[in-house]
Amino acid sequence: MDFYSQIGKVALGSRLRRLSDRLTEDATKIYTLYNVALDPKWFPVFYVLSQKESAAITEIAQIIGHSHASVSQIVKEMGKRGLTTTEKHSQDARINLVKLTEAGRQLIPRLDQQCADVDQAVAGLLSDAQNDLYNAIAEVEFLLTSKSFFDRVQAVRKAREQQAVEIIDYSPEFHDDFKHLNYEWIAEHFDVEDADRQYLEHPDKKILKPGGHIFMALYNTEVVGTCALAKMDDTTYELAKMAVKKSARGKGIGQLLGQAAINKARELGAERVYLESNTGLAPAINLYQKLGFQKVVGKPSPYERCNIQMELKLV
Amino acid sequence: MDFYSQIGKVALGSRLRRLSDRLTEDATKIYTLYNVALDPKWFPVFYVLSQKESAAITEIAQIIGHSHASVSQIVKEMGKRGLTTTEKHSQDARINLVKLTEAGRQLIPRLDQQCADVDQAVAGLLSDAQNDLYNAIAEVEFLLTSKSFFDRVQAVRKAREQQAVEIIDYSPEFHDDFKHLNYEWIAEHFDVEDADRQYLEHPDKKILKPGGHIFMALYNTEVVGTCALAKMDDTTYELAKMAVKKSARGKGIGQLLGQAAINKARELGAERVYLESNTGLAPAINLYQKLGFQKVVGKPSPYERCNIQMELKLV
DNA sequence: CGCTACTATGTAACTAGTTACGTATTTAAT
DNA sequence: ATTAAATACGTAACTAGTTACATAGTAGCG
Repeated sequence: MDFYSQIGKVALGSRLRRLSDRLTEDATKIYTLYNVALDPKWFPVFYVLSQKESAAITEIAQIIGHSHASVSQIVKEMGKRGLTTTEKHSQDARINLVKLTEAGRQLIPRLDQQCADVDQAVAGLLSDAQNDLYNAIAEVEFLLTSKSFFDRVQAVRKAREQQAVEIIDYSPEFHDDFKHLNYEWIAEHFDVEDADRQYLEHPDKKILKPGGHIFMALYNTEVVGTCALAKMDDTTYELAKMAVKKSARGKGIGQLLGQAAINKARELGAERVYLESNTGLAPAINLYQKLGFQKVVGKPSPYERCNIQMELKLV
Repeated sequence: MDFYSQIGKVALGSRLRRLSDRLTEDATKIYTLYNVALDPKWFPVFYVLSQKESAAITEIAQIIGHSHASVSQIVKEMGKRGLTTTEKHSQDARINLVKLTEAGRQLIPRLDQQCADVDQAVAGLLSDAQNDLYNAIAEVEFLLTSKSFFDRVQAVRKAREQQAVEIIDYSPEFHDDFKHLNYEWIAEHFDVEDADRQYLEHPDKKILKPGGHIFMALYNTEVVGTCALAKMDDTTYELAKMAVKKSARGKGIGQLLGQAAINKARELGAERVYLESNTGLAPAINLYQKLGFQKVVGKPSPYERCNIQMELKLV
């Protein structure tokens, strides 16, 4: 069995390249067949010049999707063979306008014929196949534009890691974890304030008793995050004390904690969930937005570090 | 509009490459994401070694479809990073057996995980598309194995050029062409024999009068080939005096002439067409075979140069 | 045994691009 | 008018491979 079919889809890139190589390998032979004294790699540049009369280096590069350096090199080679000439732009001395020479222009009809034949050969090849390679490529290119391959891999990874995460309810044996996770998190960015200590040292009295909840995130049985839902009034709960261990970030744990809290709030008949944060914490704000929170203005905060209030309406 | 969609199918190769580049570009980032200290280009070699315990350079090269030189270079680099060791084969001192070191082996699980995620990402990407890129590639690869792209282009070219060829009946104003084409052709390979002169100088008397036919091939109105069908008896005709101008060969003109003669023979009620040739003329023999002629043994030839007889049964 | 042909490998040089960098020129902002 | 930023370009150095070549070892054959 062929190596690339064995290792499967991982090698899609290499596989595409091999197919491409196979096609372009024949290109040289084809140019020889048609007696067109053109290096296959010149083709894109040549084609642009055959259409445009004259063009700047960068302009060509943009059209054919190569670097300007590559075009510069190709034009130099073509010039050496007498196919192109260059001259400075009359208004802008930076620009080097490239043109086909008469000798270059004379190649056009033969190349046209060759292209027509190649086009037909490709069309024949593709129509012999059941699956439409051409449109498949176009489609995949489009899909990659909307979401890069790297982003896709990252999403898969995150989804997989989220599966190893479990969100459970707080119980007293988690008090130490709850405290440390939060102290650590606060110390990372701010000073610990007095209000913090109140909540962290006495979650029972300050959060749970008044009707709130606390959630713990386990990653492979290790406690890696926490988040509290404190009751403000009968219809409003506050999302607070969210902290995820540094080593466990990027696995979407914050999102799972946040979602658990929101679900609980809804279950408790809340009409909205409120939170306070700091605009400097971009990932956090980003997470809140993903969860559906929107910026509101209003109530003063007991915390110095808070400069933004957000709210999620549940009804 | 994008350049590659503008120039259409001609750029299929480049387009594949661009897509491949786009995917492999992300590969480096992905390896970083997973903290696998592996150069993406090492992957195929690494993978083989993770499966095989130990392998020779050439063996690896064959499996992954690279040159041995490439593998040699990669193994050297991997060795420098402490991922591989090499040792001489105990029986064959030419062979350099490559193995993963313990450090190398330790990368396997992490790489496995990465591969699984990448695989899933690719699968997701492909399943988002309507057209099945993966199978399209496999199919096109298969099609290219049965007929290379170069051969396909050549076939298109030939078909196109055949369209510019017209086969017409002989008339006296073609006598000069008929003579010169044949003298030229014979002189190319053999000496002109007396029997040749008889036919070439007096086609009217020797070929047409006895019930034979002569065909002329025009390529863009220029006479470029000829072929005669001589009557041997009521049910047998001989295909002879086929000649195509050197500059016009490779366009399938011989085939068109031969087919015209065969069609005429059938029209005249012949039961078989016979011919004599020389086994040294590979392209000619090849053509006759394509037309359906098969080797027969029999009658002596009036020509010295003939060492093979062929026949096509029409009934 | 010695010769020839083949195999396995490493190294060097090449290819078709790329990125990085330096220079000249233009444009925009004080 | 000056100065900073941006643009256009060329050159050099790098990348991931390739082909070509040299070398050492093996195998077969007379």
